[in-house]
Amino acid sequence: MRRTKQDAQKTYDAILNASAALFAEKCISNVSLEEIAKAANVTRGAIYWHFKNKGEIFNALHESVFQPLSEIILQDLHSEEEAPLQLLSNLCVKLLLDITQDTSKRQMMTLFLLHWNYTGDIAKYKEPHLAKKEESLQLFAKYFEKAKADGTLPECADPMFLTISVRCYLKGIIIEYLNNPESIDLEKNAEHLIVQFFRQFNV
Amino acid sequence: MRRTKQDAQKTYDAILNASAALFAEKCISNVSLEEIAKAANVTRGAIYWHFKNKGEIFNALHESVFQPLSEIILQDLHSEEEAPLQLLSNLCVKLLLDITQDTSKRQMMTLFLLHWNYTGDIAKYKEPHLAKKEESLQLFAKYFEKAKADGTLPECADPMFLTISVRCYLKGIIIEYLNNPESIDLEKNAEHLIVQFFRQFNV
DNA sequence: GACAATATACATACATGAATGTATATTAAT
DNA sequence: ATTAATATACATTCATGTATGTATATTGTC
Repeated sequence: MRRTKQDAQKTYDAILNASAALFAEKCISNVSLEEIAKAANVTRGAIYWHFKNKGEIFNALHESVFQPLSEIILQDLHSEEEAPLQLLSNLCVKLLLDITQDTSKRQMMTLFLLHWNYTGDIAKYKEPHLAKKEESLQLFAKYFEKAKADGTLPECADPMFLTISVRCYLKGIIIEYLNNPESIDLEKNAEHLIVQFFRQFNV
Repeated sequence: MRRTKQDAQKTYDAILNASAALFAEKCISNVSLEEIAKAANVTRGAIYWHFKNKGEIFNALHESVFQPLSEIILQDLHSEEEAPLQLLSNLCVKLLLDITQDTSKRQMMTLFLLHWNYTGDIAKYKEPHLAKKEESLQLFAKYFEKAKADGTLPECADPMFLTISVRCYLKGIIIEYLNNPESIDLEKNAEHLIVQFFRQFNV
């Protein structure tokens, strides 16, 4: 039953996709490799050929996610057209809307914001994953630094503090939505939620 | 080896405490009853005597937590002394500081905000627990309703919308802190974070 | 107030099932 | 022919739940 390389890639992707959906739904430790195999239409043998164990699947998923966001931010930061806080506000709204519209992104968010928990076999990924997070946090801060530099924010403003504040708010909204989609009509309210929040900066 | 009733109560409490710590640390499904038993200095026999299974322990923990908060809020709402938004702001700060200072409260927050996941045996608790949450959300909204009634907020303000906004922000801060305590010096910044946020309402 | 009778509060032992990892078999590309 | 890409079979571990054992509080009875 040996497949061609493209077929192998397909089963690799199928395993990742199935894992993402199941991990997001049930948390990593409640998903067995047998379940993943079934959902991906393969056997556990195939999984063990492509991945060392469940932890490695999890890690592969993580890597596939954290690149794209950083790229958007870096693009934004090079733009000289719009005010930085306006760009940040837009980015936040975009992130929220993305989650409502893109199943796969929603799954990833659910997995990495809600259902992760680094214990047992996957404990060793905690530090590298946290490091990646920290990196993207630093990028967020740049919006505020730019805003401060161009006088939009007062001298006393602390970019890192404001970054944390925005980040918490955004995270809180996303988590609330993921936990209980009906409680926020995010598609409708995303913009309002963000704009209202940015009022504290007089944007 | 039969113990007196008070002794039995002690082991009951010990099981709950041990469970809280372990659940908060490792997520429910990664904790075995054997582990809980060891941490509580009993055997699994004792656990099965007091609880039907792990899910019932989880549920007992939930019940022990959600009463106290509602009581604080209800007290606040009866107070006529201070402005409602000021009271709400104070409550938020208090909640944040509590978490930094009280280990047991921190554990509970970690469990119910971060490490819950209602799958498998504990799936059946999802709805009742969500209902309790909804209940407390309604209480939060009352602060804004009062503020609107006394003219602090403009006519167009939507209390439920603002409630959700505050709730998300608060949740986001707590989750960020629980995930990574060093990233926020919450003890120092709690008040500032909240006050800054409430500026959007001109408080 | 003494003394069974019984229910209580556990501990221990066992039976079962599920998940993991590995070893081996299979098949088809290259 | 060889090896890459799977499937299958098996061995082991671990957690759960239950059944059973046991000692001691507690309760009713005289």
